[in-house]
Amino acid sequence: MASRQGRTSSLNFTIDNILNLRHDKRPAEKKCDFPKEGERDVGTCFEEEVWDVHRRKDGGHQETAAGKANADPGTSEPGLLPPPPPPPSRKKTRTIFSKRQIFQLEATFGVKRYLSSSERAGLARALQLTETQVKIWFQNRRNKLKRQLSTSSLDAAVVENILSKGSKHLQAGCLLTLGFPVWHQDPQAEPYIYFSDSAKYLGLFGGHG
Amino acid sequence: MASRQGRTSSLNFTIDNILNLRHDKRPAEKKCDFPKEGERDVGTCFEEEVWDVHRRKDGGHQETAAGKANADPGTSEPGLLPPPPPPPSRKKTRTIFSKRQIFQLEATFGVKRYLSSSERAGLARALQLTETQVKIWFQNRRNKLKRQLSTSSLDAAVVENILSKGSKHLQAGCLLTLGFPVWHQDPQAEPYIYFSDSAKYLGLFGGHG
DNA sequence: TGAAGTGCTCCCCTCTTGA
DNA sequence: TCAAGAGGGGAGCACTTCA
Repeated sequence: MASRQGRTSSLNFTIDNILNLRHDKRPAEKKCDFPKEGERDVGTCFEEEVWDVHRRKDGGHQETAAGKANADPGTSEPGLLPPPPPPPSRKKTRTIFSKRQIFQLEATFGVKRYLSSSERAGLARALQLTETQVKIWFQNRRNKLKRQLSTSSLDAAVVENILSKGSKHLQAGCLLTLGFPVWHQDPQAEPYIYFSDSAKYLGLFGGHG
Repeated sequence: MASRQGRTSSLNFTIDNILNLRHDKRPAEKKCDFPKEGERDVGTCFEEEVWDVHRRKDGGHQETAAGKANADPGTSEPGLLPPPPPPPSRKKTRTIFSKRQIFQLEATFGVKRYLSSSERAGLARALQLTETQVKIWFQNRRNKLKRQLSTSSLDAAVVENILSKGSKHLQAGCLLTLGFPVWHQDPQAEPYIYFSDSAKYLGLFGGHG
């Protein structure tokens, strides 16, 4: 059981890739290959391996398939309360994430385009969102970025790189875990703060501190 | 499109469309988490990332959802022919892999418990098996190992480690890609040979050469 | 605008089947 | 004995919906 999916995949090879690259990188899976071309071939890229042994299994997560994401559309901070029995008026309420949440999500996204399950869990806890919400947010954010990039005239390879955020290199070192809580109310929450390009949210927090 | 479906209507990004790549990239999930407990927590394990751009798409692979794996149970080398219209006598023939195939599969398994898509593709090509066959083989092999370990009295943590093969550490360095073909007939095949514990198959090939 | 819904693919796991 | 089938997850992607 341990691991769940390991999606490792990669791409590779010649034209194939170019022609079909699909990345599937699944998150967890490590994948040696880069999203792009088939630079390295199989058997050559074993730099790192990462299994993604998922293992979330039945853990005590708050999200479940059903009542996923439902963090109280409050104006400021959602979360905290598990989905109450869905009232009759099921109108598909649109959750509005707080600026703090968006900031951290954006900041994280600035460094990583995909989260491992543990990262997702930590971020969700830190932001008091369900893991599903974090997952969906990243999904939608990836789509948004891709859409934006599609309107640009960037080289396909560059786009690929941006979308994958250059794989491990940048990510390994830029994501910091501070030793103190920042913008958190919950002492149990993981202090998340990363360098990112989502500067537009930076101004929202005490300007210059 | 990802796959081919017909969704493509809107944007379409990069090459994807053109090529149709399907993205499913999972980024590699990499998951930092290990199968086991929550050893490392979020925000701490950002060692590497690997994307696995899949890309198998509908391309010219031999395996398809339906007639997956069907590599001709011939005694020696299967593959090469796409699943012909299933003859009436569908009796579920049990493919018997050749010793050479088993040897390389075992050798690879000795180093890695999971393969990235590129590794899988390369190994499949080298062994002239479909990627699905390689995938299933690893799946069954993992199960077998787990079964064997379950009958042992090893510590759970140790078992976990064995099952995951210690993640990247060992794997990164032990898997070798030789510069010359070994036990291959097909010059195009990838030369695969790894150090492994599957010594029982070693004697099958020219004893000592 | 963007969180969430829908539908589809893929991989993994567990258990089972049958040559 | 073991490749492969079948059922059940989880995750990703494209695309859509509607507060």
